[in-house]
Amino acid sequence: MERPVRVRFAPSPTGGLHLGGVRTVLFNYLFAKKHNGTFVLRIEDTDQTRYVPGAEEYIFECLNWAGLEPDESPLKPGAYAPYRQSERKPMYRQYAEQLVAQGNAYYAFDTPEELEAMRNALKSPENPSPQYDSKTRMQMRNSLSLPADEVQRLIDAGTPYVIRIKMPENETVHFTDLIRGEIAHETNVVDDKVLLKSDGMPTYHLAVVVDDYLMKITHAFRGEEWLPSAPIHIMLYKYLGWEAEMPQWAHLPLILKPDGNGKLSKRDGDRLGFPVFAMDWLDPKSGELTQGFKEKGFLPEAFVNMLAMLGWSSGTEQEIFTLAELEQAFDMSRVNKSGAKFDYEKAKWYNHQHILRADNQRLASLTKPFMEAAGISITDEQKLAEAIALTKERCHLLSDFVAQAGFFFQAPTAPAWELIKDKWNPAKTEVMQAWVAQLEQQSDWNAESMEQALVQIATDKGVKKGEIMMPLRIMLVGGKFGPGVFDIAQFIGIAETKARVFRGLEAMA
RNA sequence: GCCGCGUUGGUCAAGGGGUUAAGACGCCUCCCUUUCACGGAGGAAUCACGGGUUCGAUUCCCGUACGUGGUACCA
Repeated sequence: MERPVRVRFAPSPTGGLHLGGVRTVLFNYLFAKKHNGTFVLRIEDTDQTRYVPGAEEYIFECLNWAGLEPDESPLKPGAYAPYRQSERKPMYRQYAEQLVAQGNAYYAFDTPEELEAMRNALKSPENPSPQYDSKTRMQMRNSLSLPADEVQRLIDAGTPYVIRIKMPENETVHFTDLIRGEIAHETNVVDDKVLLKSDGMPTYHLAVVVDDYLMKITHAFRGEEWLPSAPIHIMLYKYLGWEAEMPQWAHLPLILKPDGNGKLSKRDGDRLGFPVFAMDWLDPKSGELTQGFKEKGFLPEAFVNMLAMLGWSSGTEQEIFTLAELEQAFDMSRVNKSGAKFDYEKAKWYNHQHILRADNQRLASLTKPFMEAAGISITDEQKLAEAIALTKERCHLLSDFVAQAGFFFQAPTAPAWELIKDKWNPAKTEVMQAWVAQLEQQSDWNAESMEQALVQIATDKGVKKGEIMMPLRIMLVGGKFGPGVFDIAQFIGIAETKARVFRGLEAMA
């Protein structure tokens, strides 16, 4: 293992980057950093029909936001360019042909209709999805079943064909997974997968193997959904004589939906009210917008922390990690084997924890767009940072600052008068008026002196402090929440305090 | 159907032959606070089931159940 560590992530630009995808990137990234290796990102765009314009750029934006930028990618090519499979198209065919020449693969001329017909003919309750495999391939039209001259004639005539791997019969493929240990598959239950499509593009199976080999990838981490096709990839390494350079595999557990069964999909997010994509994704084909964690008000470091803890744990009691700390602590063998249900409440808790730790100035610039989107204009970011310092402990999302700190900049739009109206009386009006009048007589008020003044006046007029606190809060804040009332009064200033109190008195009259 | 992988509280999880089976989120109670939150102190709640192996299994083995993934010229 003296080869330098090179790990790769290969997203397909078909739209959006969901939680599972980002977590795969994260684990690749962390592993690379931990071992002073290189994080390679290549684009898997062999499927022309599902390719979505803009999806590739979107992926890079997400990684940029999350701070997980690759060392080599289409944007930053390294020694093994190009990094897009569509641009590597000419490189794949020779390996497929080599396999045919060796007798490990073959040409297949079956049309989609013929394949469909075969599957329908063989379909039965016991075998709902018949395969193109050692049992059926001799009934199909391919270079194994057809005479050599016929094969040549078909090729010369330009008949479309694919190249399929010839899976051996009755062999057991073993390999070691970094997370799961020894894994075994029987080759006769794996079908003869297409390696090269009729348009000359490789399928994923050929492309991963060829690219990983050519790009000297040492570690290949991907989602658990790839486990069943691992034997195809292992056989390809064997056939091509690259076994010694085969990367070490790790199949990451799935992220499951919080309720019910199945893996998390973007539909669940819509249904349950939380994002599943890293950032907003506007599908140019459907025009559908899927909300992202960023726009929902997540801090990238919290997003990454939360994702890391979904399927991995350090073995210590530490749960809050910065990216740098994760790079140190990460260990692939501590990744869990079983799928984890996504818990949005816990995700928000992680964000809360990182908001508590984040710099107020930074939070201010990140929060400003949320304020302005809510119609609260922020002219002084410094002032916002101060408001954030006062309210951050009650915010889970950046968007929470709108409700929790908006009143520092704008009088509450719909104060909960009903909470105080029933218990209102003329004495309270007098106290408030006297207090405001006193505030106007001098200018050097602070929270403490304002409180003392109010308590004094209230006592003189026979009103208990407790009776006047909540009304004042409702007038200044609009509801039963927020920091100390007098801190708020000090923050918004005498003039604004007076205005809000008068407005309150009017409502009480 | 077949094949792969998995299964510790509601959720994330530590542990891994002898433990009072950590911790976190959420929930509940109390304290702090004349608001909300933060903070603090408590609480309820877990080893899927059945067989082995063993002096002893949550831990090892085998079944079963359940979950999940795959079974495409998609990745």
